[in-house]
Amino acid sequence: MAKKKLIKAEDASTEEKIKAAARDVFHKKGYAATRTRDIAEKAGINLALLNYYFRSKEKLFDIIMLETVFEFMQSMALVMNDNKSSLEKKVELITFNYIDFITREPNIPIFMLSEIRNNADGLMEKLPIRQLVLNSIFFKQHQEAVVKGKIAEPDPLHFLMNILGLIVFPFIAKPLFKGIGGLNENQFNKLMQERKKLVPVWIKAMIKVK
Amino acid sequence: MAKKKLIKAEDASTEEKIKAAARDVFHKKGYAATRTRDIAEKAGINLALLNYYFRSKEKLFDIIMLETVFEFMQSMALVMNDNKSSLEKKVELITFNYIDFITREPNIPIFMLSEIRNNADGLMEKLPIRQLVLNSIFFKQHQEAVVKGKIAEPDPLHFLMNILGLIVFPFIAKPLFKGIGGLNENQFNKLMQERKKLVPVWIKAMIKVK
DNA sequence: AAATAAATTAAACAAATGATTAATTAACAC
DNA sequence: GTGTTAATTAATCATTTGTTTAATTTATTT
Repeated sequence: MAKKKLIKAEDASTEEKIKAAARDVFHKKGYAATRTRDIAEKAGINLALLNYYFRSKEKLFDIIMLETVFEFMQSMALVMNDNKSSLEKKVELITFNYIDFITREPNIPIFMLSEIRNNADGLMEKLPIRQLVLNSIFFKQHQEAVVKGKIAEPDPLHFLMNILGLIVFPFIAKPLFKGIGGLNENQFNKLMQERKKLVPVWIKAMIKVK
Repeated sequence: MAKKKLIKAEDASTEEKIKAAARDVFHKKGYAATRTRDIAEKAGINLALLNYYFRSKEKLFDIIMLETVFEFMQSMALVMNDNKSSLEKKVELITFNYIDFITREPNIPIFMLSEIRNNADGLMEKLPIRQLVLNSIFFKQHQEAVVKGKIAEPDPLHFLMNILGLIVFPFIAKPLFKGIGGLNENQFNKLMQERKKLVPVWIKAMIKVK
C-alpha cells in the first residue's frame, strides 16, 4: 500500500498524471462511460497503479468530482463576496469569469450537472452551497435593490437562473447551436466572447421590468 | 426472426412495453449507465426479447433517441412556423409549451444534450435543424424586426440562446437550484410556472437594449 | 553494500453485461 | 385437428471491465 508520508514531491508525478487523465476522461465521458483502462492509457501508466494510488474507480471519481465542483464554485464565491463592487459590477464579473472559465473547460458544466443528477451520493446535500449564497454580499445587495424598488422580481433564484442560464446554457447546448448557426469552433467562441458584453446589458434591462 | 408484417396490433404491446421502459431508463441514466437487464425488468419481459425485437442495445437506443429528438423539435417547429402570430406571441408560446413539456418530461433536456455531446453518431449532422430554423417564419420575423430597428442585437443565434437558456437551464440545473433555494419538487415547479409569464417579459426587455 | 520499503508491471480473477442458442409455448393458417 | 410460424423462456456464451495478486524493479535507509 502507498504510505503518503513517504511520497516525495517529485514522486507525486505519477499520482498527478493519473488525476489529470482521470479529470479529462471523466469530464468528457462521465462516470459510467469511462473505463479505468482509458484513464491508465491516457496517463501512460500501468492499470494497476490506478488502484494502487486511489483504491477504486469510484474513489478516484469522488476526488475529481469534489475538486471540479470546488473549482467551479470558487470563482463565483470570490466575486459574490467582494465588498467593493456593486451588484451591477458583480454581474459583469461573473459573466466575464464564467465565459472565460467555460471556454477553457467546456466539459465541466454538463459533466457536473449530469453527474449530480445521477445522485453522486447526494453531493448537493453535503455542499454548503445554500449557505454560501444566502450569506453572500451578492445576495444582500440583491435583497436591498428589491426593497428599494430597483429590481422588479423579488426572488433571487430567478435572478440566478437568468444569469447562469444566459451564460452557461449556450455552452451546454453547443452542438445544437453550432448546428443551427453552421458555426465552427472559432466562430462559436467568438459568439461567446460577444456575450461577455451583452449578458450584463441584458440582465440590467430585465431587472427593471415586471 | 420477427417479421413485422405478421405482428398484429394487439401483439405490439410487448414491443411497446420494451420501448416505453427503454425510454424511461435511457432518459434517466443515459446510454452508458443503462443495463439491458434494467430495461427488461422494468418492461416485465424476458431479457432475450429485447434482442429479439430490437437486435441490440444500440439499435434500441437509436430509435429512442430519434423519437425523443423529434418529439422535442416538433412543438417548437409548429410554433415557429405559425403564420398568424407575431414574433412576440411566438416567444410566449414557445415559453409556455416548453415549460409545460419539460415539467412533464424533466429528463429529456439533459439526456439529449449529454448524448449529443457523446456524438450519438453525428446526429446533429443528420438532422435538418439548420434548415428548419432558417426557413421558419420565426426566423424571418426576427430578421424583419432587426431591419426595422426593433431588435438591437442582430444575430438570431443570440436570440435563440437567450430564450432557450432562460427556459431550459433552470430544469437542467434543478438539483442546484433546489439546493440553493431549499426547495422541494412542488416549490420548484411553482417557480417554473411563474417563469411562463416572466420569460416573455424579460425577453421583450432584452430585445430593445444594445 | 545490504536490507527494507515503495513503485511498477504482467498476468490473472471475478463479476457484470450484451448477446445468442436451443427448447418450449402460443398463435395462426389451412 | 395438424402443421407452421411467431413469441417467449431459461440457460449459456463471449467480452468487457474493475480489481487483485505475485513477482520485479527502483528508491531509500542504515
